[in-house]
Amino acid sequence: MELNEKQSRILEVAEKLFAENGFDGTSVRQIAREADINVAMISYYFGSKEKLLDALLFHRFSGFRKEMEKVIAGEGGYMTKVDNMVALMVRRIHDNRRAYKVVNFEYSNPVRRVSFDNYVRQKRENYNMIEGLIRNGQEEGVFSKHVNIPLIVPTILGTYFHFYYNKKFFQALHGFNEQITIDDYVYTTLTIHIQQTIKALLTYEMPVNKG
Amino acid sequence: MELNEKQSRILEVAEKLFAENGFDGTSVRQIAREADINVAMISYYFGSKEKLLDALLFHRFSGFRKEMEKVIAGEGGYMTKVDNMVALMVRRIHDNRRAYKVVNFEYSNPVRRVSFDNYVRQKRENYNMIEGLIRNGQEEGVFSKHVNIPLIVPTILGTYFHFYYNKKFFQALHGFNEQITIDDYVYTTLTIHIQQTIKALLTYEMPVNKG
DNA sequence: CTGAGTTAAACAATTGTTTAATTTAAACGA
DNA sequence: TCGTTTAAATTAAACAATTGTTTAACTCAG
Repeated sequence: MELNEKQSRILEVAEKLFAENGFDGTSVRQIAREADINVAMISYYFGSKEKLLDALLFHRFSGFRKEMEKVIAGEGGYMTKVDNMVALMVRRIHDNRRAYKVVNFEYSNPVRRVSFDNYVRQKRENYNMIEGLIRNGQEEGVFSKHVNIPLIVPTILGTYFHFYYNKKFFQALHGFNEQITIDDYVYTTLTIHIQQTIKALLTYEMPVNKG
Repeated sequence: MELNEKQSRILEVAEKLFAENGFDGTSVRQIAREADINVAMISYYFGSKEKLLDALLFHRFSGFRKEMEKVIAGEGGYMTKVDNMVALMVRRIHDNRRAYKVVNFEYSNPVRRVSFDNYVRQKRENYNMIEGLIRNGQEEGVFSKHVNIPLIVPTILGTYFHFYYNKKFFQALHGFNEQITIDDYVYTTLTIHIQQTIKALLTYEMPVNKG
């Protein structure tokens, strides 16, 4: 459960390489070399390459619910809470973007025998809290009732990921210079865009057919 | 340029396996077995495994602009065109979801020496047309001016992909039965949600600070 | 002395690609 | 229709390199 210094170094290197080259594109010897340890140590500590991925995901997907609860119970009106919720989700996902990239890829693969229990549980908790917040807002008359609540999370996270996976394209499009980093862009412009999108969606009233 | 029956069978099998198990997770022998050809035929026809991926992406990312131009030049007001544009993008991306999965993964990998020129060009053309449509709508007073136009495509495609990559989760959440397939859901509910999101965003007026 | 940590070496299996031989099919002139 | 020629298609086998994992010996602090 607890990791010593060497174990967490292995996890960090593995996370980086898995995200860059994929699970199958990364060899345990590569991990060992970059983490500056002997190959056998990976089997010794984690059992196998697959279990190494297990351990990685387990240690990355924890402690999200508490942060989310704080936002929902926190100060401000519904709109403010939506803003805070989006900002939190973007920050969390950006911090763990490498682990999430592995999940995005492997979770849709029926063959891989990795446990996604932690991921799914966290996703489920996350959804329940968001659903609660929005339903309350609807009852208070703040939010529109024509919203597909389960698809709000894909809208938030999907926007981030599509940006992240195509960041080379957007760097060329925006002509990012060295001053403005990807981190800056994510925490300011991208976060604001997603906040705006969700608030717009939650207050959008369907145009009625004239007749 | 043109593919014979055997070559396109190889591409189809490769597309499926690359999407399921990744580029590195797929061996040429696996492709050969499922396509029912000899391993050497892949080198013979395509040169190498990398060039096979090149050829696959080339043949999948073509002919998008014409469809898009038809929508933009077509009938209806700005809102209708936005609806049609979203529907077209979702359909295209859903048809080629396997190829796009490979791109999403590999394009963010700096090491891979695959040519993404076709993909980037198509993405650029796509963006230019969308930007034109929205700017016109803004000048006509139909669309809000507080929209981050480059981030609209990530919102559309990202929502689709995040749904697609987590479809197992959403199947469990919705309790999909056998009647309603993923295809049905994509073409109805998901498309409508994204249309709604974009229309809401494009007509959203920022609340002014009271003071 | 004990047991966890660490190591180089060995293991069999699989990888992408090439080779060299063989089959197939079409084109050819008679 | 005939055998001959030619080039493309197809094959099994071989290639060296790399894969994940295990082993057996060793180090060294407690």
